[in-house]
Amino acid sequence: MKPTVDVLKALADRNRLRVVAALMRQEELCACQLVELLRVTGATASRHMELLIRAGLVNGRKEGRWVYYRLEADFPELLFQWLEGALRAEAEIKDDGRKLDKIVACLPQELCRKQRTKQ
Amino acid sequence: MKPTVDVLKALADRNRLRVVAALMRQEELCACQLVELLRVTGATASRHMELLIRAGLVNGRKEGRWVYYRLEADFPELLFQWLEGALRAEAEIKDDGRKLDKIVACLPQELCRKQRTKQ
DNA sequence: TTGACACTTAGCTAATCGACTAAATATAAA
DNA sequence: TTTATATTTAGTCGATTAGCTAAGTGTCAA
Repeated sequence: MKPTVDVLKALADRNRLRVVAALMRQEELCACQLVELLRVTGATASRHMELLIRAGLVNGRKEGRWVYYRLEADFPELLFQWLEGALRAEAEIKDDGRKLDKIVACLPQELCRKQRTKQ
Repeated sequence: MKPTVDVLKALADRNRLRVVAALMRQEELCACQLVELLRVTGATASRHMELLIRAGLVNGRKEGRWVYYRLEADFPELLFQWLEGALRAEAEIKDDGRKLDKIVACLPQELCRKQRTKQ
């Protein structure tokens, strides 16, 4: 685990916190699903994910053209539990939960095509 | 409790994390003791403390010319426990522990005078 | 093997942040 | 009441950061 302050910096951003919340709910998500959730460019999402990975909180697994992210197996248990409680009270995270259900209902291929064709 | 991201932002700074670690060890510290610990100007320390207060993590009690800080009674328990473990591994925090013992051995009055006369 | 495409890297910009100094505020002591 | 002093506020500066666009990299499919 990286130094405490790096872990906290990685979490101290609205969008990265949304990603962590999504991965607490969903187990595994691919980059294009995160782009859809956050509504940022792929480049921006990629930079956020690299920060979470370097803090030791998330890992990314490349599979063909896609990259799949999940929380690290050794994500700190107590931090996880605190986040679970704290984020349950956040309206935006609850909205994301609903949004996420729709996103995972699409296969990544379709989702990426959807992003491509329109926005 | 303030939104989760504000709490995380408040903690995601080396010096503010040192302050929280000190208050986990010490219960109550006055502003001049924090200035001595962090080796920053009083103005800088004051701004850091305001951030921690606004995140709901710390409270400040004014007594005469001095201000005494302590962790909020409802500091999130799980977050506290995670910090306890994570910070135990940090060399700088351990150094601060020793430094803090010396600082609290002085009365605030003497400490402030000491800061004034030299550095 | 060429083209499409998912993601990353590089480079830019505007905003935020942590540090400082100087001035203001508030309290205690002379 | 004046002066000293502990802290806060205001203002400035350099560094960091989150976002973007554009270019680069690696993989799959035609």
